[in-house]
Formats: sequence, C-alpha cells, structure tokens
Amino acid sequence: MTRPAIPAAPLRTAADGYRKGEETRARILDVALTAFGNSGFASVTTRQIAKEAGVNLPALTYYFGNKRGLYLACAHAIVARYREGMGAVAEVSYAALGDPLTPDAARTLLKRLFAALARFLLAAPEAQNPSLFVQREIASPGPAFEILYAELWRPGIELATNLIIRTANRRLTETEAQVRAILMISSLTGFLSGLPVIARTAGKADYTALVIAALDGQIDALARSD
Amino acid sequence: MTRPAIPAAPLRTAADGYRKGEETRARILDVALTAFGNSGFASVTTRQIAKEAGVNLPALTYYFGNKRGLYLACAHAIVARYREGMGAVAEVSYAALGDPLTPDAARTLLKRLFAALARFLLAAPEAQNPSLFVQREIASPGPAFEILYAELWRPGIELATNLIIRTANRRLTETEAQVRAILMISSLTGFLSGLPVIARTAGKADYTALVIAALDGQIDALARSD
DNA sequence: TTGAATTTATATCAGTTGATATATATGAAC
DNA sequence: GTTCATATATATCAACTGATATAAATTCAA
Repeated sequence: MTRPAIPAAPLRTAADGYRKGEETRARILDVALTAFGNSGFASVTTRQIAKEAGVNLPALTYYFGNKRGLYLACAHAIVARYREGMGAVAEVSYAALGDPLTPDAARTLLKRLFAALARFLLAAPEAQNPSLFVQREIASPGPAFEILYAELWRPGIELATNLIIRTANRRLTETEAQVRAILMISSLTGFLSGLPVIARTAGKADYTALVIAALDGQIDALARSD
Repeated sequence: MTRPAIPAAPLRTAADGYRKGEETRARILDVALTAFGNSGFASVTTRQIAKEAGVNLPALTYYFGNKRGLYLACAHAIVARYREGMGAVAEVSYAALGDPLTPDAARTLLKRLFAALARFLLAAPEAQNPSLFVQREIASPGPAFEILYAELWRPGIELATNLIIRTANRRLTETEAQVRAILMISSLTGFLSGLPVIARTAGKADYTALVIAALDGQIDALARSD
C-alpha cells in the first residue's frame, strides 16, 4: 500500500512540491486531448497516448487512474478552457438578461457572444479542436457526457436562446428560439469539423472574419419580421 | 478453395437465385449502419453487430469480407440513400445552374434544396441518422472518407455554394459563399446530433417545420445587401 | 546526507477483438 | 434424388487492449 489508487498529484499546485510530475501529467493530458478529440474514446489506445507523450504505460494509471479517468480529465480541461476563453463575454450577457433589454441591445450582445465563440474556436490549433470532443460526446454520449452537457452545452444553448428571444421583435416561442440557437452553434462546430477538409482544396483564407460576418447576417435576420 | 474471399452475393439481385442470403445481408447492413453511425468504427465490435443481427460471427466475413468491408458497404448504402432522397431535388438545381438565374429564382431553389434536406434528414428514425455517419467520417477521416467526401460532401457543398452565389445580389466571393454553404449544412447536421439531447428536456415538437423556417430566414438574409 | 514520498520503468496478466479453418445445413438445377 | 453452389454454425487462433504487481530511480525536505 505504498501508492494510492489515484495519487494526490492533482491536488498539488505546480509551485510547491514535485514539479516534474506536474509537467508529465500536463503532457499526457495534452496528448490525450488531441487524440481523444480527433478520434474518440475507443479509437485511441492508452499505449498510443503513452508513446506520444513520451511516458510508459503505467504512468497513465498513476496520474489518471484509468483510461476513463484520463478521458474525464480531458473533459474537465475542455470546460476550463471554455470558461477561460468565453467566461467574461458570457457573463456580460448573463448580467444583461436580468434587466429588460431592447432588441437592439440584445442583438449586439448576441453578435459579441458568437463573434467571441468563433474567435475562440477558430483560434485553437486545428489539430486540437475542443468542439470536436464535445460534439462527439453530445452526438453519442460517452463517459464525459454529463459534464459537457451540464457545464457547456445546456448553459450555452440557454444563453443563446434567451438572447435570441429578446433579439427578435416578433414573438418567438422558447422552442423556436432554441432551434435557432442550436442551429447557429452547430453551424460553428460543424464548420470546424469540416475545416481541415476545406483547406484541402481552398487555400487558408481568414475564415474567422468570414464566419463572423455570416453569423452577424443571421443575427440581423432574426429581428426582421417576415 | 470452396468459398471465395468475398462471395458473389452482391452481384446477384434479390429476384434470382438464393433469396435468403440477400435478406441476411440486408439485415446485417442495417444493424451495422445504425451501430457505426451512432458510435463510430472502432467503438463497434463485429460480435455486437452479429448478435444484434441474429447471425454468427463468420457471417460478416462471408458477406462483407471483413469489418472494414462492412463499414464501406455502409458508406455506399448511405450514398445510395441520399441519392434516393435528394437526387431529384438536387438535379433540378444542377440543371438550373446551366442557364442564367435571377436571385429570386436561385433563392427559391435554395430554399427547396434545404427544405428537402431537412425533411430527408429529420424523417429518418432518430437512431439511424445517416448524417452522423458522414459527419464523423468528415471530422476524422476513416476508411470511408474518400467515398463520402467525393460522393456527398463535396458535390453537396458545391451545389449550395453556387446557388448561394446566385442568390446574393451583392457580389460574393467563392470562399464567402462556400463558408455560408458549410455553415448552413453544418447547422442541419449538428442539429440532428443534438436532437436526442434536446428531446431530453423539451418535448417532441415538429422540429422539421421550425428548422425549415429558420433556414428560410437565413436564405432570405443572403439577398439583403447590408 | 539521509530518508520518505514521488515518479518512472519492467514484465506480465486476463479479457477482448478481428479473423479463419472447418464442418454442417440449405436451396436450386438437372 | 444427386449434385453443386450457397448459406450457417462450431471452435479456435494470434494480436492487441487495459490494467497491475513489482521494482528501480528520482526528487525534495530535514
């Protein structure tokens, strides 16, 4: 009983105690994030991850308990990354939803929100796209479904839905707005999935600007009463 | 050498010769389509498919050579299903692209195309969504990438792109139009991925009508010159 | 420097996977 | 009814997978 099932490593910070372990842990997590995100839970073997991270097999068990634990750690890391990249912008919208909101103001917030999301997602290195991980887990629930659904998917769609309702000047059902919210978010994540394929034929344009322009157009269309 | 590596079954029609084999083959393919579509190539074991289809393991080898062959057969079946469901509508648009086309006419065609796609995709039983299979293969290329890319993805996006260019009355770059095409198609496929999750909280509304309405709104927005 | 906790490495296990050799059953043609 | 291609079933293999027991090495604090 010299070694606990899941060591206390995650509980320590990088500052105190053994630092090298933290680096190894981070390296494994980074590799796993990319691998799982691109290929899914079952397609990736623990040996692949270990090899690519430059560690041996038991290291994964040591740091993350088991494959599932590593996968869950990836999910938590993704949530943290989203919070870091989108938390501020989302918070502004959340706060604004408390008070009454003119359609114009809501529209501005919605545009900012989606522009931020587009920038956040398109900024990530192409191989390490967090949205692919999330998409996969939503499409066919795996070990990390609950986390990603509760921490990202649901609140994200709820926020967008509420903003859309306040943006449209004609009355809009909760369901109608929700459908539009999901369509807009999905368009972004789906675009990212296709991006590597697009870059095959078309050159590398500044897709961020183009995507934001297209989304702005969609948001403008919400307010129109036809 | 009594049995060929891949038997001639696929070459025969259901009408002549041994019919029972055709039915077994179809049953396996149907199960595989659902399983692969929902969980991906690696997550599904041949034993699962065999059990669910009510056959024993070597039957898969007998009819499809190997797991990869079965997966490819699924991809071909999906292409055929798309052709069956969308071929006519797509053909009309293709034909119209030959002649000059007013923005209004292009818009009508585009609306028809996307309405047909929405109906086609949302009509499929929720568990057997062909777009999930395609999405997965595009996002992380597997054995069936080339087929699905060449037969579905590329032509679909090309068609939508050309119609969008003719719909927008202000000049639109090929790339700009392509981005919009991918965003619109992705929104649909992404919506489908999320549908089972949505049905969790919200009841089963008539999403088809709502989705088509939203897409129509997006298409109308294309023509506006802001 | 010593000593204990942390971190890495070796060897190996039991279960699963895709695949095949082999045998038997079924159906159609003559 | 005999015959041959078609179709299904049994048993088994080699490779791979996730995981662990075990030991060595490293790191930091005292």
